[in-house]
Amino acid sequence: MRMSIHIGKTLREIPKDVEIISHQFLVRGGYVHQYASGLYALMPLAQRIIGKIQKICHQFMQQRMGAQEVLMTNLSPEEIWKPSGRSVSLGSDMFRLQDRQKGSFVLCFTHEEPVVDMMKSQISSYRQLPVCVYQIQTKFRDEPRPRAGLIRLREFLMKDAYSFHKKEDDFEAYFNEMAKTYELFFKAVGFTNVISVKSDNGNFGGNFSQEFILPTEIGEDTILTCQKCGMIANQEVLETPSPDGACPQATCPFEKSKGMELGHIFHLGDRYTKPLGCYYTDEKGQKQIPEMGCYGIGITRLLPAIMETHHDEKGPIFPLTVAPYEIHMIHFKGCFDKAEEIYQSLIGEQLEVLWDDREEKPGAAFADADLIGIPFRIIVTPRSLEKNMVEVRRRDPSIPPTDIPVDQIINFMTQALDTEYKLYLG
RNA sequence: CGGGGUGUGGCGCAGCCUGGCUAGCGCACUUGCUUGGGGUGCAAGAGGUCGCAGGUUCGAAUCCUGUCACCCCGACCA
Repeated sequence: MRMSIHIGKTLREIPKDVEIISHQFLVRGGYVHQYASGLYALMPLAQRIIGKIQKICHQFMQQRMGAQEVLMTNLSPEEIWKPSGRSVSLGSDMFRLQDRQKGSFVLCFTHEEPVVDMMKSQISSYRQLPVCVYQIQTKFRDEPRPRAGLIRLREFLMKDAYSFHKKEDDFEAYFNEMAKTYELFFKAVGFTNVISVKSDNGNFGGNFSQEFILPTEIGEDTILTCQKCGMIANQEVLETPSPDGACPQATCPFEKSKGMELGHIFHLGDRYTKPLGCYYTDEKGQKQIPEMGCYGIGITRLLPAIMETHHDEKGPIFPLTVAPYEIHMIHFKGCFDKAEEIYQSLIGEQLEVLWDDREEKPGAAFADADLIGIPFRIIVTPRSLEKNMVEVRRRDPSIPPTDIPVDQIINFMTQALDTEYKLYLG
């Protein structure tokens, strides 16, 4: 992509009303455009990052969990939300509207009811279980207070998976495998320190759940770490009496820290399958209610979360797996033609390159590159071209630059990228 | 929903208290020159119903009333 036609103007100044660092970078780097509180357009850079995250997510869900991708609608008849009681219990947290016939609809807050409504027409025999379907789909939530850029939104993308199991199956084994998959996924998108904690079940009413939390000061959750027994819990759990949440010793000294919820997986039991009438026939010809689990990841939220954990004072430093492009190329005055040549050869090899082909001063070009956070940088200058070299730098200032002969740049980049990808994807 | 704050070109701000010519400044934008390894300098130019509505007044960005939006704290919340 040529920067001259790229949509996403960078700003030198920090817009008013923008406090946390990821939000500042999102606005200053031209990643997002706000329409209203909790409603943001993802502009090209953000959309590319989210696209990379989704791609990785699909791989893990399909290859590791054998989940089948579906796409459920967001517009949903209120009717299917009644048997579970959530049409009432979700109250005004769920957006509601009417069609022209005055029929009542909701914009899906989550998709347990829609998925059960769909799956109950599909599941009839124990032979079909277990089965897991998932989607990456928009969620609508009429949050009382959206905040912090992309962190708490009223419309956002979520990966939500739903598994269905025979009663006598070992649900917990699948659940634990999903937890393991989550850990690998979070590592793949660049997090090194996501912790998993027992958590409150909230509105989902299942038997147990596990939350994946990124420790960060700007998080909305308070994590309690027990100094004695080492148990980790979300404060919500301890404040609402919960059978398995609380630390056994009431006298345990807890250390408080802040965290952001990135994912949450639940055992739902028959919380939804039963009221919505989802059944299968077992080996003995008996009608049974499947056990269910659901597994969410806040896809949109991962972008600000990555920025919060991967940045310096100048901008984000993206892990390669989620970077909007692999290479950011800058050329100096007098090197346009050579840069064009190098750009064409790089994209000819399917490498993802953002080329700053504008007539900007080096300072401005570097400042914008820092704000865009692409991990690899190629700099084409008269000085290095004299020696038939280009400079390869990293966004991470702690990694020293190297000069590479122009005719070896493809090989070098291909190998460097390959090595870098392996750090995340194994 | 409670508390606090802010609305003036795309972005950041001044002006408001003490009402008065064509509403200023910086960034970004356009044109020309200049500069060229970390946001160069100069010149010219374009761009605004001062959130919206009503009121007071000869006259309102400025005063009054109402209203809407956005941000922060809290409540709430996969």
